[in-house]
Order: sequence, then structure tokens, then C-alpha cells
Amino acid sequence: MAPATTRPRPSRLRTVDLADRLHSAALHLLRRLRREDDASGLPAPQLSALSVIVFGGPITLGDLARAEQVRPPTISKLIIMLEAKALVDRVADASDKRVVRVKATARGTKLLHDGRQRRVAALVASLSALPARDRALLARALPVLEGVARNPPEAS
Amino acid sequence: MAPATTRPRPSRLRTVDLADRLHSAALHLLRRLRREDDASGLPAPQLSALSVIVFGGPITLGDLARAEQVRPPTISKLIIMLEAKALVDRVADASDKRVVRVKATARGTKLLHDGRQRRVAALVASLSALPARDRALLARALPVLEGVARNPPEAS
DNA sequence: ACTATTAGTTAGCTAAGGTAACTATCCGAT
DNA sequence: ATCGGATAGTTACCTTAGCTAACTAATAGT
Repeated sequence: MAPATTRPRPSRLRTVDLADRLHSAALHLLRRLRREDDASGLPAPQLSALSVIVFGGPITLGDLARAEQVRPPTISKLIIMLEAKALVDRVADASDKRVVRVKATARGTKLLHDGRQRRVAALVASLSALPARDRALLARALPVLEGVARNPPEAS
Repeated sequence: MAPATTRPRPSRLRTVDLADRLHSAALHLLRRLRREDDASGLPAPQLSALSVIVFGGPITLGDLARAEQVRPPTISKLIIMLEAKALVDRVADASDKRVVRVKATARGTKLLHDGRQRRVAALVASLSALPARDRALLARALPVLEGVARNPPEAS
């Protein structure tokens, strides 16, 4: 934009622009990766949920909804689909009959790992084509990005 | 590539894991921002397309589809919605009656700018809460991320 | 025991994505 | 000069993902 009256610092990127471009980059990254996800047989949201289930052990649907930052009905449907594909099982809670826990089946675990390999292949190719410096830069920025991405507006 | 049998460097993050976590972070970031997008009255894909139209001047639907990395019918529908909201206009091409160009209306341009401010407010809040170092790190990594996000598998 | 709260589900909506099949136009041959 | 192939968009139809509202079932509090 305009250099205004005083010259901006070289790295001067307004926070608004940073936010905007992060948003845009995330959108395009996801659209690009969707193709690979489809090739692996599982859309991104299902893959993401399955990942939480595989690594997070048996988890209640409510906790899963919170982890995935979606509403309960959305999780219900995702689980129905994962269950239909025999990738997860429902586990009844012993002490509270309202809660439903889900855990990954062996097939789910395998698919996640296989799928992950395949899915990220294209991204890995892109990343590998980067200069090592850029890759290292991304790796260092990643935890920050993850914090921003997962930081819910209410639960500071 | 790998340090072979010797111990990995401390910052050793396998490219596969980097890719996987980037994917996950993008997904969560978008889910989080969707709420703000909704508050601004325009879903993320429409906002993204509008942004390309506003900044990219009159553009053909095909070029827009490529820029947005979606199929023609998807763009057609997005444009129909943007048009219904009087945010873009179709412009006939003089020399080729097949092509349709779209350009932003004044209202579309205004909404984009207003919406952008509102939309990123939450993200700005998160980013502002970061240590300056982290913010700078994100800013430096952003161009790399953008390159990876927009890099189509075919048109390297 | 009765109420309020919590966990999930169901119903019904919108938006975004896709493929397949179509129309309309343009261009290149013969 | 028309005829066939390529190109730009559109239409029809399907699936997934997300939401809210309204529901059932179970727990907890008084």
C-alpha cells in the first residue's frame, strides 16, 4: 500500500493482512489436498476425526466435537459414516449410559496410516521441492499456526 | 535426506509429519474462521472468489476456476450466488461470445473490504496475543505456505 | 419424585464440491 | 464454405459437511 509518512519496517506486515492471507492460504491448501484425500478414499473431515480417534483413544462424541470444533450433529454424521465403513466402533460407557465413546478399529488405524502416506505424498513433493531453509521455516512456524488454528475464541 | 543411522537433529520434523500437520492446521483454522465468515454474511468460498475478482479485475470464469482450483460448475454456482447478491456483474467478451467475464460491483468491493475487517477480527485477536517473535515467524513463513498452497500438482 | 441439565440423535435446511451431459461458439480443415 | 473437433459455460443430479431446532434418554439436584 502507500508508504504513508514514515517508512514501514521491512518485515512490516499488518496483522490484518497476515490474517487475511493465512485464511486464503488455508483455503487453497485444503482444496488442493482434497484431491489426494479423495484418492485415499476418505474426505478430509472424516480423516481428521479418525485421526483424533486413533491417537486420542476412545473418546466421547462431545469431546470429539470440541476437538474438531464442530457441532454435535456434525460429529454424529461423521461417526455414522466412519462406522459404516467399519473404521470406528461405538463403545458404551459403563457409568453413564448417555455417553458414547468411539474407538478406531484395526482397519481404521491401518487406513489412517496408509491414507496419510498417500494423502501427503503430493504435499511432500511440494515441500521437498522447497529449499531446505523454507522447509525449516515452515516447520518452525507450524506450532504457532497450530496454536492459532485451534485456539477457540471462547477458551483462550 | 535422512541422517541415516545417526540421531536426528532436534528440529528434525519428517516431511510427512510436516505435511500432515499443515493439513490438519489448515482444516482447523478454516473451521474456526467459518463462524466469522458467516457473521460477515458471505461464506469462505464466495469471499475467496470475490477477492480474486476484486483484485484480479474482470476475469473469465475459466481463469477464476483455475485460480480457485475448483471445477467450472462450482464456479458457475458461486458466481450465481455472488450475482444474486449484486456483488459481481457478468461482462460479455467482445471477441468471443463464449467467454463470460465477471467484475466486482461497487457493493462487492465494499463488502469485501468491510467483511475482511470483520472476518479477520478474531484471527487478529489471536495473532495479536502472540509474542511478537511468533507473529514475525508466521509472517516470514507465510509466503512459503502460500506457495505450497497454490502450487497445483500439474502446473508446477 | 420432579425438575433441570447434559449427551446424542433426528429432521430439515444451505452451501460446496464433484461428474456427466448439454448448448453455444470458435477454429481449422479440406 | 461448411463440417468436425475443441473450448467456455451451464444444467441436472448426487454426495458431504456444516448449521439450528426439536427431540429422546439418562443423570443429577433439590
